[in-house]
Amino acid sequence: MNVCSAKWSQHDNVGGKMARKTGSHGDITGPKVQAAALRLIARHGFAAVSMRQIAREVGLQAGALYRYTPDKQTLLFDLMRGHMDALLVAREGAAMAGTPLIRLDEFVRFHIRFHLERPDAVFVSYMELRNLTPENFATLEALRRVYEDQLEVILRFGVVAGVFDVVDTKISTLAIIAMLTGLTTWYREDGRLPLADIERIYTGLVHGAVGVK
Amino acid sequence: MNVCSAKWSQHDNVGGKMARKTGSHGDITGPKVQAAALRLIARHGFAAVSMRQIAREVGLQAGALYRYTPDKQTLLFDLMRGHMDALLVAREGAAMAGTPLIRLDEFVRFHIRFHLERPDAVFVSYMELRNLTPENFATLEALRRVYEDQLEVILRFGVVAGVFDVVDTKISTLAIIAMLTGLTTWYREDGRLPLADIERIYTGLVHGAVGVK
DNA sequence: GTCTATAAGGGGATAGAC
DNA sequence: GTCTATCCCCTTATAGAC
Repeated sequence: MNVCSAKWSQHDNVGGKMARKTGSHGDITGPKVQAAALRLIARHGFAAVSMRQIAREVGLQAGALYRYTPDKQTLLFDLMRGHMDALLVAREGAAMAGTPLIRLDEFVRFHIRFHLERPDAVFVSYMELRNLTPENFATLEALRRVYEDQLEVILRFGVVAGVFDVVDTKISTLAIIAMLTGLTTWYREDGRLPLADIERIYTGLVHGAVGVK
Repeated sequence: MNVCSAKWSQHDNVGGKMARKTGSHGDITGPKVQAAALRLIARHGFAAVSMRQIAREVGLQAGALYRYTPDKQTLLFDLMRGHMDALLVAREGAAMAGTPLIRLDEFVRFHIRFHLERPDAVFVSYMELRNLTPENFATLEALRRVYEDQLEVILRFGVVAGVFDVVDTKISTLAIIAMLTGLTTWYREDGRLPLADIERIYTGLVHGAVGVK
């Protein structure tokens, strides 16, 4: 499965219409628009952020944003899909070998680090699902499901290998992911414990939850 | 600590100005406004819902809403504080006696049931924190902290009694609450498993996470 | 690629009649 | 307690100059 997506959802930039011209800034302005939108939406919410605010943050007038997105809805969707794409691409490097316990620990560490490195994208991806059109929502749900299934496969592997004690792998998968993602709501870099300690504690909680023998 | 709050945050209804008059509907319209606002905000988000939409849902004109709230921000805050008040009031009936394991299981069952019975209030209370003024946010954080501390007390009790194996009671508290609350994002009444089974599974996950001996 | 200007409409909140 | 009417500002998105 190719998890990568086109730049626009409904408005593909075919041909060379946006090719670089002397004095153009499109190839740097585009990412700046996305970054500003992500930051503002994470802080204030999609509906509360106006195109004018995003434009001001980038140093543009509002009308110029429509060179970079066909509309506000697509801007949100592209941010969220970009996050899920990045998540699944990053998982492509995950070991498909090793014991269930090794693969479980790798998943836990991966999930924690990936999410803590992108607090704004995580926030937006969890909070703004209700602001998507039904089609866009379904697309993201499918991507999220692909990710969840990777953990469930590990749990089932551990169960058949006799090293995990899990009553329901689907529920345990959702419960573990919710537990790990919750870390993003309270973690602070200058908090009481270093990240390595927190990772160890969460790994231990997960070991207990799946009944590591 | 008295966890109950006044009807308004900043705009108390002192005296008898709103006493019942012939033909008045205030004592029934008020709750209807709150219910409509909660429902709409849960579905679309605070910023996306207009006072006109809320009024239409109740069968009023927009101006009439201002008999029931001084402004939109206070309406949101009152919904969220009402939820936390109800949570803490409901916990007043919780057993302060019993073994750590009994009290832990009672907390897990309570949390699951209370949250599943109020999906809209749970959603709003977790998603709209960023739309509160700093003062209102601080108030809610304090109430949430009181609730979390009840679980942490149980975990510490189990540790000193030698029946739980918890490395860090604060982190375990937050992790367990995140895990349990996550249930509200996927639970459906007509789902694969009856609630009693789901409760048993989550209770087992929590037992593992706290290292029940 | 970015600007200015504008269309067409919705927003929160208030005033004062009834 | 509810209505109508209104103030004033903000919204998304487009048109067309440069």
